[in-house]
Amino acid sequence: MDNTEITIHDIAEILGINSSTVSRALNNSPRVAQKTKDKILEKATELGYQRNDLASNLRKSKTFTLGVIVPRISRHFFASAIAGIEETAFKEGYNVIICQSLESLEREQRIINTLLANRVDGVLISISMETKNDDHLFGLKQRNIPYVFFDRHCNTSINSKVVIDDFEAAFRATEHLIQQKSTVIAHFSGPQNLEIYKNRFKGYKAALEKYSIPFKEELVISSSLMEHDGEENVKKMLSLPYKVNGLFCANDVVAIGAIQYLKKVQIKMPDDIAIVGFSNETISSVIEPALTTINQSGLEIGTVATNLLINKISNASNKNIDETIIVKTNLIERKSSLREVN
Amino acid sequence: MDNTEITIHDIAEILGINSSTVSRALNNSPRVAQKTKDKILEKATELGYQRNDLASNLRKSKTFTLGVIVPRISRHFFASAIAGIEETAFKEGYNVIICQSLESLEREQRIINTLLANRVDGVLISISMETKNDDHLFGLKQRNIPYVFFDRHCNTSINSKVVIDDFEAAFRATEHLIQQKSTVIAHFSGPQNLEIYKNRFKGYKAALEKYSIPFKEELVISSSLMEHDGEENVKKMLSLPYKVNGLFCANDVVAIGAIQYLKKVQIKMPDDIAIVGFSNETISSVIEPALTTINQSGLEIGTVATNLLINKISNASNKNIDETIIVKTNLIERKSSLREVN
DNA sequence: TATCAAAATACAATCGATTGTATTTTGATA
DNA sequence: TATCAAAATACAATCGATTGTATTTTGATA
Repeated sequence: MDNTEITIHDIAEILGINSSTVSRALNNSPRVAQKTKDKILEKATELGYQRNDLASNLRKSKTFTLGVIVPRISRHFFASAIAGIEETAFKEGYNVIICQSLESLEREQRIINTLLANRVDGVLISISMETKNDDHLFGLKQRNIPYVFFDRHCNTSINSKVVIDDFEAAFRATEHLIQQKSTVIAHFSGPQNLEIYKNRFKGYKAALEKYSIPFKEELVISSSLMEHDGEENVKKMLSLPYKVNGLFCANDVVAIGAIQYLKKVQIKMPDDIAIVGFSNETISSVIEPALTTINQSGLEIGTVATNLLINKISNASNKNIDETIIVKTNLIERKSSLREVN
Repeated sequence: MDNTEITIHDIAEILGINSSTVSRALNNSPRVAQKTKDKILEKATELGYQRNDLASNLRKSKTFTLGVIVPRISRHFFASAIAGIEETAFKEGYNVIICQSLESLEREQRIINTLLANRVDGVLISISMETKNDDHLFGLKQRNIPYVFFDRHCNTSINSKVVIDDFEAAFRATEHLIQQKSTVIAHFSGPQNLEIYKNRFKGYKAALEKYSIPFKEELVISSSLMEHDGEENVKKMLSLPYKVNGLFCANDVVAIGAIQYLKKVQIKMPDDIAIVGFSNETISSVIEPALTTINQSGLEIGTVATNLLINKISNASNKNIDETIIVKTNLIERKSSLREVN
């Protein structure tokens, strides 16, 4: 209840020794005799001493803190990624400051400033839908603070990142639809300033090309990929003069919105239309029909990204090496796309 | 690229004024002339000055940082709560350090120590399944650092907390099953050292009593409420010499596990057995049959808890007042429990 | 222009820990 | 017991910002 924090100086005074020795003893330095260490440790425990990391960090100019910026914590993929980040960081003795951009560039900029003021040792970032380039990361570059993109990244300059091969995964997803006898395949796409959605679109297009299916501009419907966009997109799609029988969605959320609306209007899946999503949200295995999707482990991406970042922080020589790590994905085939014909 | 951080001393030297004036100018103190402020601000911007919050916080012994401890970030309820916490904290100028106990008391203790060392201004905590009391929060009490429980709390001493009325919600859930003509009602319960599960069990029991349905010990099956527990629990339940036709689950996750196994063994819901869960996970509206459940807004609980905590931090007079805020819940009726008879 | 209160700025200590260097202590050896 | 290297400890500066007090500057007034 007393307001006075116990400091190394208090311990030093009580024991009649110098605070530098107390500091070294508490950090288990070989420069302090074991007998003295014991004495100091005992007194520290007795007084309930708790090091002030602010002072320590200031002196060492090292905070053992990582900044994390995600669009939205409550999205399952990001929550998993954060879980992986926190666990890995904790294991290595790092704390984690979590911030959400809520898809706003302006908020992302403010967050960067806060993280700079807090002198984080490194930053993990998955950019907002509004972010077009990495100009706002200038402060990090200037101060030589390492940062690593994960999942959503910028392609406007070379940076370290942990991503999946969106092109390849989208290609495989679309190819799967074709193998399931889909002949007219629509694509619900995301904001094209984000690399990941651009690449998913390219993968879709490439698969059509490989199988000589004509690409139709109108069959690509862009949105923010929210659940309610699913219904809107399906309405647009049904109004087109095509008999669409395959649908590749750039994420599961919009796919689930689509499935629910298609059920309402009595269109049969997979017979009338086969559907593939992207991300393997928890819901996707539970919805009926269960959604075929690309499995992308947030936990693994978070873990790998954190290890990469901590490696950059610890090894000055790795600081300026830009590395891209591609985390494996796989297609999970479920009822939404598996036709009897097979 | 230069290693030298710009400090107020650098700015002071360049402009030939004292660093205290620079500090006051940057903090917009009335003690500095506007002309001088302009000069200093311009130079600060030019040099890309960024205040060192470590030094500032050390001097002010105030960090504008909140510690948050949850069992697991990737659980939807906690992810939503964190989203609410982060958003509210950010609005009030606080940072948030997020930690997960992974249901381990030992980890929870270590986290508390880290948060103490980082001199957080306050702590929000939802305890692990292993935590039986609040002994490990002693360091917080000793240093007079305010903390607020949310959702999972201790009842071993008086504390501030933001919770729902688990008893009342469980009562309503069970009552609903009874109104839907369930006569033999099982309960999948959670660890009884957690108040929330204890109260959900009590609510279940009280509802049976009110409607004169005999309470049977064997119909209460406890577990950690994971998805795979759902299957295990159902197997146990089916082996009992009762024809169970109603099931109240202490959370949605175990309910979903149960539903999936019941579908597999061809038991009809809600006709053979009506089911109610607890928490309203995202999955629950999507599974078939859609799960009737208690809606509990993580976002709201997180927001309310953060406001309560910041209020304690800011108003010394509120620091020692223990307050319990009860956030409203509601029963969402879906197909898993709605019988034709109605 | 001298005076003086108010305004503006400078000085210096401080937050608590760390760390390079200086000094003291220890204990083996002659 | 005197000597001396090694071991142990003390001294003092430092990280960068804040803040109470002292000093200087400003500008209105006589």
